[in-house]
Amino acid sequence: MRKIDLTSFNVATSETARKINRRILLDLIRTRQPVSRADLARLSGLQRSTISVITDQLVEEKWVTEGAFGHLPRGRKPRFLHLNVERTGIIGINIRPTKTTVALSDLNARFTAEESFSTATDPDKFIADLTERIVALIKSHPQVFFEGIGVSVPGRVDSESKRLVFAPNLGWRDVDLRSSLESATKLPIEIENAANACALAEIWFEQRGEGISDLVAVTISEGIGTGIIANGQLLRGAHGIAGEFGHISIRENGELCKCGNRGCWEIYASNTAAIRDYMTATNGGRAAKNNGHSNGRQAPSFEDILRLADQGDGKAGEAIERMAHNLGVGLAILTIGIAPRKIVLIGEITQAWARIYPIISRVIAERSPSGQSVTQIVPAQANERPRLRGSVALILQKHFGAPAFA
Amino acid sequence: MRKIDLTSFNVATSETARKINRRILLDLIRTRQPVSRADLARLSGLQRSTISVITDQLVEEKWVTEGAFGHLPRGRKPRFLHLNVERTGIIGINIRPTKTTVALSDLNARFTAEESFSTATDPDKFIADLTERIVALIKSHPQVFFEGIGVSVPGRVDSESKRLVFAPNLGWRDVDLRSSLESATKLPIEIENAANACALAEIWFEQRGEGISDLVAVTISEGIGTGIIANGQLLRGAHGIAGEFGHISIRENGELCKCGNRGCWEIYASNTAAIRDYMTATNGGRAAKNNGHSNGRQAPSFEDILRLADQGDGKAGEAIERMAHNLGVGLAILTIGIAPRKIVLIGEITQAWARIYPIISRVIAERSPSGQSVTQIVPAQANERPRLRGSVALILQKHFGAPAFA
DNA sequence: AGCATATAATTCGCATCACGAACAAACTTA
DNA sequence: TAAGTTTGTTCGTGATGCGAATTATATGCT
Repeated sequence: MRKIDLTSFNVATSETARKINRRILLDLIRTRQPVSRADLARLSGLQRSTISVITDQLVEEKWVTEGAFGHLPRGRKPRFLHLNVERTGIIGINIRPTKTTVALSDLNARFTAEESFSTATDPDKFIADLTERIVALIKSHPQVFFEGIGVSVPGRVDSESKRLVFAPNLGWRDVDLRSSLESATKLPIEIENAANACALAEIWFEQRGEGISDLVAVTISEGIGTGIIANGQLLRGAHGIAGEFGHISIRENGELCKCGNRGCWEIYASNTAAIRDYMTATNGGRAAKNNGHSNGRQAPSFEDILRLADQGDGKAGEAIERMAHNLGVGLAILTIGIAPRKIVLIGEITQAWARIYPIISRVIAERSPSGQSVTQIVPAQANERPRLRGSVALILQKHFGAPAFA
Repeated sequence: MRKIDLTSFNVATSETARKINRRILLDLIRTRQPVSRADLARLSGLQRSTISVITDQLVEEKWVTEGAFGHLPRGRKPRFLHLNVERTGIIGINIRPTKTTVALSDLNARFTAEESFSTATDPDKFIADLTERIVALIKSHPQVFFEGIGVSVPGRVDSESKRLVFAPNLGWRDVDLRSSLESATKLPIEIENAANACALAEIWFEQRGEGISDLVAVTISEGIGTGIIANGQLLRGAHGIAGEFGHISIRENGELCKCGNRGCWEIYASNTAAIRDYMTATNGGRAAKNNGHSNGRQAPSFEDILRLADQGDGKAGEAIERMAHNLGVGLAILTIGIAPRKIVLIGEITQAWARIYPIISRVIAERSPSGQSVTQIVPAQANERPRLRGSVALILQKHFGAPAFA
């Protein structure tokens, strides 16, 4: 039961019922397609007459198309309805410190075009690059009706002003990504933190509609990001800065983090942590304080460590396992405090799932009251590009999310 | 934007608009009373004609009463509308390990009757006691129309089955508090964890409608409980076991907690912690492992320690300050991870607010990225009986919460 | 007192919408 | 070909909010 926010609410008009039912049917068609009008009546509980009126409207607006006829043992054949995938293009953008990806997606988060370019260090230069690419992408697809542009960024986004407040790994502060794109394309722009985007992708594009409405997405790369879905919607917190669990302290007097806190989770459980750990182990601890090159020796990439561990390298394996342990420590906090039905891990580390899952699982079980956690820990399908799908979800939810009343 | 849960949704009918607008008006009347129909039209944006129809309905159903006439420099005098406080009684129950309180409240969480009795250790005996008291309370108020019974319990409640799963400080497991009360009174019963109840009380009975929809309530007594409100509703998590932040580990290899985890927040920041800390300090550490009596010496109550600290006792003051520090450590995790607009602290410790707030505040600031937290930390008004008010909110929200559609 | 003006609240015709019964369409089986 | 079955549409009804017109009730100016 939600409290009505009397500082910002919507009253119902005579069109409200239609808006609500329309969204429900659109969502049912999206997730259950192919589906007949009669099916929709059974699934929704609405009268068949009502279904007909609404679906006709959806067909007319080209959200839905009529497809083949179904086959039944008796009676008139049903006409299947499908989501009109061709109608709409959504541009998904994934900004990462090294490279940025621009992709064209349909409503099912299937990508039909994709290109990457290296992320310029100067925000203005970057914005110019990005705008150019997007304009070119739009021009080269004249038949597509574009719905909007979703952007996933590795940093904090102010949910009101829609500005990028701070992106530590890019070194950007208070960047307005939106205005330039908006004026160049005239399309709606949505910008969101990468972990939040991943969390959205997870509820909007889950495989078999499990109906999970409470989950946490944890992105593990240079740092750790968390995106929390509670009651089917993103937990944004004051000014949209919730979900910084990567910077909670798991060691009271641990190492100083660049955020100013000590012993942050991401100091011990990010890719960076594993690299530093491996360097320390193979170099007698001399390289511990250096992140990157040290004593003339080239620092390995995280992928290198994964590969080495896979090939049986003991030190690399230990680094991965220590990282898994520390991941578990933080995940235990999430399972105990938030108790989501599912936590999705996103990052290269999931390639070593068979190795890390038992460790994570044990650490969480040890720390959970009653020893058994209700939270399922799963890896994201890496080839599904969670961040890009999340940026698509940002636009998708504007058309498929629950309309806000009261 | 919320995703529609296709496993459980409500379609809109022709009455849906009315249900929505009715709730909005009822809430506006509750929070803005006294208020005229014309005021409601301005506040809601609905037509005055619509307002008239709905308010007439509310008056007829005795939710609202027409009161005095207002005074204006010009024009017809407005007729003020009030929430009909007399109409309804809500029974609030607060179960605590030592004593249980039964109270009769109106819709504004003002208590008109209240009595306490000691909590029986045997659940069956307790249920019998409680049922008897409630039946007597109802009998002695024949003129009141009872809306329901809200129960706040110091333990975990399964949100589906509505059973008390586990109450560590009572030693109860899987207790069905509901059935007996329901069959004896025929009233709706709602049961909720004490911290969750406090969080609800905070958003439903906040002083000056600040419109805060993200907050955390932290109850500090024998243990620590947390109740999280996200987007205006309780974060329940899988099986309603979210909000066990009291049992997250803040010291990696800390003391063993009875939950099975090590170094739990509540081990260091609960009243019990301060008592143990004080005993250790005044008894050369000999009493550290004993909670309660030790070496023939009577353990002080937490109130004793507060009083001693207030009187200038150094050891007691240090115990309080250490507790404040440890509270800050856990609160920092909440401010960083959840970033609520407000955290409300509930417990005897808030009596020493002037002493503890600077410490808590500093610890949080030290640990917050950018050094400044957006979260306001405030004490609950102790004389407002947050738990009881929360149990009233449990029933209140069924009538004043946002109706669920889509 | 009488009239202008202002504000509150109600009345009434209209458009939107879901409902549900009746009907039409389309298909299978005997 | 007739009966039965399922899909999908048509149409009249009731609930609802809108908005203009109207009524009710106040103050102030002439």
